[in-house]
Amino acid sequence: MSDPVTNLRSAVEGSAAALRGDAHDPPASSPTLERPPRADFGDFSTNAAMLLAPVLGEPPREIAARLAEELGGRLGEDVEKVEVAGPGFLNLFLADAWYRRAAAAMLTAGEDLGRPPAPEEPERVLVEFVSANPTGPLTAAGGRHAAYGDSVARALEFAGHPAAREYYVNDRGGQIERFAESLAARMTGGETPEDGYEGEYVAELSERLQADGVGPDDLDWLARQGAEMMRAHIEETLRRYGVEFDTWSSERELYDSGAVEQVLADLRGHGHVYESEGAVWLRTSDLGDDKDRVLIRFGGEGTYYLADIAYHRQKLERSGGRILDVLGADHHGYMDRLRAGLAALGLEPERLEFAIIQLVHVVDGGERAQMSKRKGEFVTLDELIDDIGVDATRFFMLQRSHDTTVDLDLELARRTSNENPVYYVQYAHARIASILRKAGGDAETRAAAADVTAVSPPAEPAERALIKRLCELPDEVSEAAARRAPHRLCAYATATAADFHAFYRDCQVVGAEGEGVEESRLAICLLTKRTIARTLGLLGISAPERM
RNA sequence: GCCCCCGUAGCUCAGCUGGAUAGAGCGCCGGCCUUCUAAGCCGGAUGUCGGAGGUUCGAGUCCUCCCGGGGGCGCCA
Repeated sequence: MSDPVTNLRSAVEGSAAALRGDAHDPPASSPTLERPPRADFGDFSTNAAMLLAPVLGEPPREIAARLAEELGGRLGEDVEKVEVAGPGFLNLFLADAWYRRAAAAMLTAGEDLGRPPAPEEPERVLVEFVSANPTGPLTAAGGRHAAYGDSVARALEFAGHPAAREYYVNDRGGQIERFAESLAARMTGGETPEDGYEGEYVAELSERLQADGVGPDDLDWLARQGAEMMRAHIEETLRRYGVEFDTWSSERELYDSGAVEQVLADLRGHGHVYESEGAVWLRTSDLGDDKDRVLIRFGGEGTYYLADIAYHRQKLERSGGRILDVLGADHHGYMDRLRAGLAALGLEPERLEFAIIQLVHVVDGGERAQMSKRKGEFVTLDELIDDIGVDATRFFMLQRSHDTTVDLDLELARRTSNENPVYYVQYAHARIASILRKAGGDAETRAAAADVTAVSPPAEPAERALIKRLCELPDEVSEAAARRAPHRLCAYATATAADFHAFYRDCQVVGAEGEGVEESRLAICLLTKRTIARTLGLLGISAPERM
């Protein structure tokens, strides 16, 4: 059965095309099919007539009147009336028949419920995120990056765009050396070096390393082993958090494989490289950056930037599509120079996309916790998970747009944990599970097989509102994926839960009166349960059967 | 000085790439459990959308400037 929302949309587009005729070009954008701001504006509204107005050179409301007639004819018994409103909107008032068919169509979707239509051109996206240095445990900020990148990848995959998750490990360079020196200092009882790392985890790690026979004398070996142990710990934290990476890329390997050397040679070949003050520079100021950048430091050591160009070239090759870098706000200055680096190689910088994640402030009892990885003062992701759980942590991190700062008040999250927005959504899911249990062991089977079109009494407003909400999931998934905006799914989950709670209030399910009503409502419950589980799943949040 | 993000209800934030009388959660006030989970529901109060111009049929949304908050501007990553 075809999807009723898609049918509606094509009816609107078809009517608009018919009215326009062949003599005019189509409007710049396709008409909206949206939820009107008020219930008495109908079930759906469209701006199609307003878009046609400049094309046809006629007043919007006149076009709307003709469009209403055309559309009414096309929709037949699905529509009760089409009204012209405001500056030229068309408000569609749909019949129960449309709602019942919409529910029936969703029932046949099974596990594909909410999946948007397959994209015409699937886009491979390699998402690199977290990539925190292996010099300490993940902090709360890492938790935001992890939740965001993972959820974007989940949305992309569900929308039909193959996504890969990648973590880039900076396992060499100055910070790793400071890290190794700090570990060695712990072992020998010496002073922590300037810009070194402190904190309990440094002591614990140095003990574990010594137990494994790694001593303070061979700093290079210590650096490798220390970084690897830390990396493994980060991986474990992420797994606990529900995030699994497809690939772990190593900066050190880029050197070992000769990829860094090769990229330097190629940059030289493209003629953007020069030497000055004993260092080797890339003339990025010719390519959109505000100043030139060092590739090889005074002393012969390659910079992080040089390896990063090699890394991004490799990612472009491996991705075969787009690459998405999820970076912290403090790295935003990195965008121009990275694009410039790729342009210097003759690659396409527009295949590189950035998501800049704003900061997370962990607040404890009104006071901001200091966050310094080097001093070992921070709230770790592990502590956060221990405190408020994976589900609440992910929801808190995801519910806000990535370009706004998150203030996470631990005390509040602990103290009022059952007022947490995530529980509101999970509760709706658990409530439905409870209804299905109450309806008997075969309730899900009955619901899935129900003929929801064979119902005689008219649908309750709450039923219609809920079904309409469920119909929106494919659009929400598409938007969340296309705009890299998983926070929309949090809002959608909350709205769906609210619509369900209203349905629950108004509509008795088990033992409902009327021909086919109980079966039909069981089916709506099942659809809502699947919708909530799917939405939470895209956020990496569990959907409990009981609470 | 330059670059990025933010400024919307008492608080924390949405606002579907320009649409109708700007929303949600928390908090506040008042109601609802002998009926499928009250972690729920219903009703109520609160807004110069930071400010000033501009673009057009229409601006919280786009452009310019200003104010305020945060972050960055390294031969660290």
